[in-house]
Amino acid sequence: MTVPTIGDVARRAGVSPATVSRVLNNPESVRPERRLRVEQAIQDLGYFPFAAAQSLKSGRSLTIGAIFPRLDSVLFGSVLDEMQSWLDEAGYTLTVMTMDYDIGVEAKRVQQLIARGVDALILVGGWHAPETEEIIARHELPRVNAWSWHAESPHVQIGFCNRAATHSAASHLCTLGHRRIGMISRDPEGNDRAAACVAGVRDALEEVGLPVDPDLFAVAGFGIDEGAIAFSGLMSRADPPSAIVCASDLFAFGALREARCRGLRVPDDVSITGFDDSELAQITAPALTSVRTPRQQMAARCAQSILGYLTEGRAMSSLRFATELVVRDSTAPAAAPRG
Amino acid sequence: MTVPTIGDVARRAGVSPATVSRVLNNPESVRPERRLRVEQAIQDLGYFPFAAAQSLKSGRSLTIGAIFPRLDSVLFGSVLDEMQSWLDEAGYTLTVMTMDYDIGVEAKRVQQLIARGVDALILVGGWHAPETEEIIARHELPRVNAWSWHAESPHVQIGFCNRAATHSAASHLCTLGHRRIGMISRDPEGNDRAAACVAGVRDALEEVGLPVDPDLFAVAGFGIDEGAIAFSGLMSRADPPSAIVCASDLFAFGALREARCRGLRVPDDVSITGFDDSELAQITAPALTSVRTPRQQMAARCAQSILGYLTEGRAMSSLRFATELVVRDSTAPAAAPRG
DNA sequence: GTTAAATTTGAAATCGATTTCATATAATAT
DNA sequence: ATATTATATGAAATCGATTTCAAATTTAAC
Repeated sequence: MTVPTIGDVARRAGVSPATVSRVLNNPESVRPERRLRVEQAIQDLGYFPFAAAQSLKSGRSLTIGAIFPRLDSVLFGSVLDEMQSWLDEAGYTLTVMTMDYDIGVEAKRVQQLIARGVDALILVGGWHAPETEEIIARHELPRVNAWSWHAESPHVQIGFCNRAATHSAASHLCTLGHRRIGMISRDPEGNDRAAACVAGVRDALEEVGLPVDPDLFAVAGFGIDEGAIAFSGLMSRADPPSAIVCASDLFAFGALREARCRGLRVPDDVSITGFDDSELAQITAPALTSVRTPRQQMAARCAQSILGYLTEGRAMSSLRFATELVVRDSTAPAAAPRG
Repeated sequence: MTVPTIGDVARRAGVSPATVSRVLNNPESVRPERRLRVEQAIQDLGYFPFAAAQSLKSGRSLTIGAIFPRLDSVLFGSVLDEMQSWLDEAGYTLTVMTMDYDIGVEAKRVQQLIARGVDALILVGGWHAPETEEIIARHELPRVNAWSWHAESPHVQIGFCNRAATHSAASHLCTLGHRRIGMISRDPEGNDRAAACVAGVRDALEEVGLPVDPDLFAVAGFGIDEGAIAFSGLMSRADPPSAIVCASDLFAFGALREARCRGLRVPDDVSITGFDDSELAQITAPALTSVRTPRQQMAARCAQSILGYLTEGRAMSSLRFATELVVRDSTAPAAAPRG
């Protein structure tokens, strides 16, 4: 009932540990007859190598670290599944941590992951704490910034332009004749995606000469409930917006719920757009107009890029995906101004 | 630009590596003056210990392994976040893997996690491959089966009775006068939760003397689309059910979507119940009647139980949570039979 | 059949941190 | 001040796998 080591296998097969190691890592270098003996012993004992020892000796862990804001969102989950499946084939494993939109926590996570010997890092977004950059650089760890894309970034980034994404949603609303457009986004503090999302809406407003009213830009934390609260705040104003761009489908769901509570009809009384085009966007009533983001492709490319680098030494390169506004039933032309 | 080891710290502080190790693990055993010197050196170099080496020497990794069916579901994500936050405080870390409802894959994952030296395991459900049980036993690894509860299980289980859960949903429908009740569940093969869910519905039907028609028990894989397809199959029958119990909110969402496509009104034409009471259940139209499962509590207790064992040697014990049917607008009395 | 070249093999060093055990230092008692 | 006890410290062994290097074996060449 004890756990076998490579020495146990060696003893049972009547060879040295070195030979067992060779059978495991470079089978052709062992004469077939002995190789079979060793393989049999491995079978018999149910031996498999202890990763910590391998990692210590080789400096590699066959593990990739990923740090996501949270996991309780359909977004990140499907991305993880996709990454895992790619890494799997190459024998790599994903270790996932969360940072709850706090780049200070992220810095701590990065250290934990590096301490655990990950071979590469996947981070979300382009803004990270100085300590984070420092420690990654010092350990010369390959890393990808996912989920966003900035022209001037010095890092490998595989994502999309969040600014263009919300721009398309806001422009759509402008085209529909809306003149007071609100927004619900996350706190842009330390969150480049949120900042870009806000900028995108602002861009769209300025483009058509609409005033940018800071009061119409609400900030919410995370999830449906916070979205509902933010929506409530916006609609309780004396001059509520006729349309709201949400920087997350969850915010939009919360807005839809709150609208129903308040007896507001969507899209007749207020238009709402989401962000991410999660599967649920088709289910709500009305079905949600949302910006589709290339989550699966992003995940796949992140994994492939890192694997290409780790296994074949191929240089990693940035990649910019497009987003697409999927128009459904939660947006409609602005009601004709009264009088 | 090189990574400092404990030896580097020792050299800089003018002490032996043993002393540095003591400062890190048992500071009181080092005289204050030297301790300060060492701490300064650690600061200066930005040193932190390499987990693989620690793990190799100590046999512990401060890591807990969890294997979930998938991550692209709101269910598991929120559970992970909750577990993480508990483990964090004790310095433990969660390593998450997925097995896509395949207990063969699960066995492989268990080996990967054990190879990586996890100190404990969290599995979902009560049915696992023989190899899985064998390897866990051999490594004498503490483990919890989450998400289900069986009277006869020899293992620590922190979950709820899936059978009672769907029973409550089906009974609710019976009480509303439904006499042809269908079900959409996952494949019960190797999935005790699915099997229990099916059994729960069957129980409820038999209790009120309704026939159990195997044709009304549809099996779906995962997600909204598969739920929609299964619903479609059931409703295309010559004698479609007037109510459907879904073993997952996602299936129910798919059913809602498909119902809308087909011009079926919910709940007037067909009643639908979900499972898990995800946050989205309140958002759909109609809002979904669903069985609330104690995900947060389960997660918290799993983490606490394992930590109690690992850090204080407290025995782990099983825990059975209750579920609760949350009735909303997707269920209504059966239409009076014509004629 | 002997020698040279190529291939296999094992002994031992190594990775970085921890821990035992013996020694050195400090604190206490006389 | 000296003897005794308690405490602090470092040298060296250790964890399990990999890898270098030299020795042993096999194969090829003559």
